[in-house]
Amino acid sequence: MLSFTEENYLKALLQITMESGEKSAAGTNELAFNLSVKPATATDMLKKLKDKKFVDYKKYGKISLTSTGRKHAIEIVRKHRLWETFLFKKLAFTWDEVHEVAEQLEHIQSQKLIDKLDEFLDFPEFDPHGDIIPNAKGEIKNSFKKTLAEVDAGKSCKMVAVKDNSVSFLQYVVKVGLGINNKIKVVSRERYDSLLSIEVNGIVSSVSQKFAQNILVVCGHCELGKACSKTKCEIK
Amino acid sequence: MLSFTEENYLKALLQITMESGEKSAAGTNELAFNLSVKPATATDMLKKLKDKKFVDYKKYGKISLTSTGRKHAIEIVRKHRLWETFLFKKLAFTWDEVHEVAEQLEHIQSQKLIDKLDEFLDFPEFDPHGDIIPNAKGEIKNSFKKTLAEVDAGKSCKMVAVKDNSVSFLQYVVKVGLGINNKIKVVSRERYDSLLSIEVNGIVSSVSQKFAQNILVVCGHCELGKACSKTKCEIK
DNA sequence: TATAAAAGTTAGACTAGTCTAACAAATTTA
DNA sequence: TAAATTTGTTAGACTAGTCTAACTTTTATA
Repeated sequence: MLSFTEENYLKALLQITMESGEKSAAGTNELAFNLSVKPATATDMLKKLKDKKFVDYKKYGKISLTSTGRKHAIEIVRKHRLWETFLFKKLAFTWDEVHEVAEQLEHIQSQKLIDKLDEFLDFPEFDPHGDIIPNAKGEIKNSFKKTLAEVDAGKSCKMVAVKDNSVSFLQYVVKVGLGINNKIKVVSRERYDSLLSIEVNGIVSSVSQKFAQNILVVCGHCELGKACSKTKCEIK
Repeated sequence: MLSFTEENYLKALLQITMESGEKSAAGTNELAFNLSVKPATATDMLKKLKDKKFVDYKKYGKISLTSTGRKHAIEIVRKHRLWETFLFKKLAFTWDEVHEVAEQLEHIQSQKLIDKLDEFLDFPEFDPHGDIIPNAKGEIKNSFKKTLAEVDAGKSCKMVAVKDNSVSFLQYVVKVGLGINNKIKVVSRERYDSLLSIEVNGIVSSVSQKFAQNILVVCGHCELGKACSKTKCEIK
C-alpha cells in the first residue's frame, strides 16, 4: 500500500515525464519544485521509491518510472479526473474549484469505489478541463492536442483543455471569455513578442505567449480525442 | 486545520461519551482501544488536544470534549454518514461495505463538498445503518432508540440501526434475515443466558444477548427519529 | 484500611517525511 | 579546457505519531 506522499511523487513523475515531450525522464529539482518540497527531500524519497521498484534511478542520473510505478501513477490520475468529473457534473462545482478537492479524493483507497463512480458518471472520457481520463485498464488515448501558441495566424481551432490547473489561470481563462469547446480564430501574431490576437464568439482580444502555451486546442474539424486526417486538418 | 489522526481521536471521544449514557466522559484505555493504539499513545495525543482546547482533561482524570471539540467531532460524523448514504444510494454499495470507505472519505476537507453532497442526496436524515445524520448546524435529533436486548418477551419492535459497524457483524445480521425497518417480535427470553427467540417475517430464530445488544430498535408505532407517545408505546 | 489490580503516565526509541547547510558531480560558458 | 554555475547528494536535525518498559495513581477488594 502506497502512502499519500508516495502517490504524490509518482503522480508528479508521470506528469513531468509526459509533459516534457516523451523524453520520459525527470530531474530532482524539477520533481521537488513540482511537489513544493526541497531537492534534498526528493532525493530521499527517490531512494525509497527505487527500493520499492517504482522508479529507475541512479545517483546524479535521470529519473523515470518503472512500468509498475507508471501503472500506479496512471491509476491516481484516473481517480483524480473521475472525481473532478463527479464534482463538476453532479455537484455543480465550477471548473476552477474541482482540482483542489480532487487532490484529496484521488488518494481514497477502494477499487470498488472507482469502478462504481466510473459507472455512475457513465464512463466519461474527458474531465472538466478536457483532459483524457485513463480507462480502467490504464490506457490513455492520444488526443493529438497542440497549444494555442502553435497555431498559425489565420487558422481556427477548438479549445479542448488547459495545461495549467491553477485557480488564477482558470479564472483568467473565464475572464477572457474562453471555455471548453470554444472556437478560437488566431487573427494575428506579433513578431516581436508573439502576442496573439484571437477571436472568440466574434470578440477579438489579445493574449500573451505564456497564456497561449497553456491552452490546448485541436483543429476545428477534430473530434475531441481523435486526430483529423492530414489532408483536412487546419492546424497541422 | 486538524490532522487525520486528531480527527479520529475527536470522533472516538464523541462516540464513547455518547454511547456511555450521558456520563460524557471517557478513559484513556477505552479511547486507546477504540482507536487501536496503546494507552501511552492516547495519553500523548490527549495532551496535544488539551493544548489545542479540544478536550478537557487533567492527569489521571476523566476526558471530555470541549464545545469546540464536540463541534468538530459532530462535523466528522456528519461527513461520515453523508458519504455512507452516497455510497449506498448512488453507487449501490451494500450495507456492510460503506463504513470502511466512509472512514477515509470523512477526512476530506471542503465545506462546499459536504454542502453540495447533502443537497445532492436531498438532505437525508438517516444513514444506511439507520443512524441519524447531524444537520448542517451540528444538531443531532434524539431518536429514542433501545437495543433489542431491552425489549420484553411478547412485544414487537422495528429495527432502525446497528451499534456495531464491523463487516462480520453486519454480514451476520443479513444472514439472520434482518435489515433496517424489519419488524421483530420477541417470542421469548431464556432466563439462564438471556438467549432470545425472535420472529422476523414469520421465521423464528435464536440470537445471543451480545447480538441483541447491537441491534437498535424503536416501538413498532414509532416513526424513525420520533418517540411514540408514552401511552401507546409498546417497548417503553 | 492495607494491599492487589486496574488505569494511566513517563521516558526513551523508532519511522516517515520534512528541513538546512555543506558538499560533490555534471554541465555550461568564457 | 578551466572556471563558474547549476544540479543533485549527504549529514544531521526536527515533528507527528507510534511503540515498549518501567513507574505512579486510583480504584476495588480481601
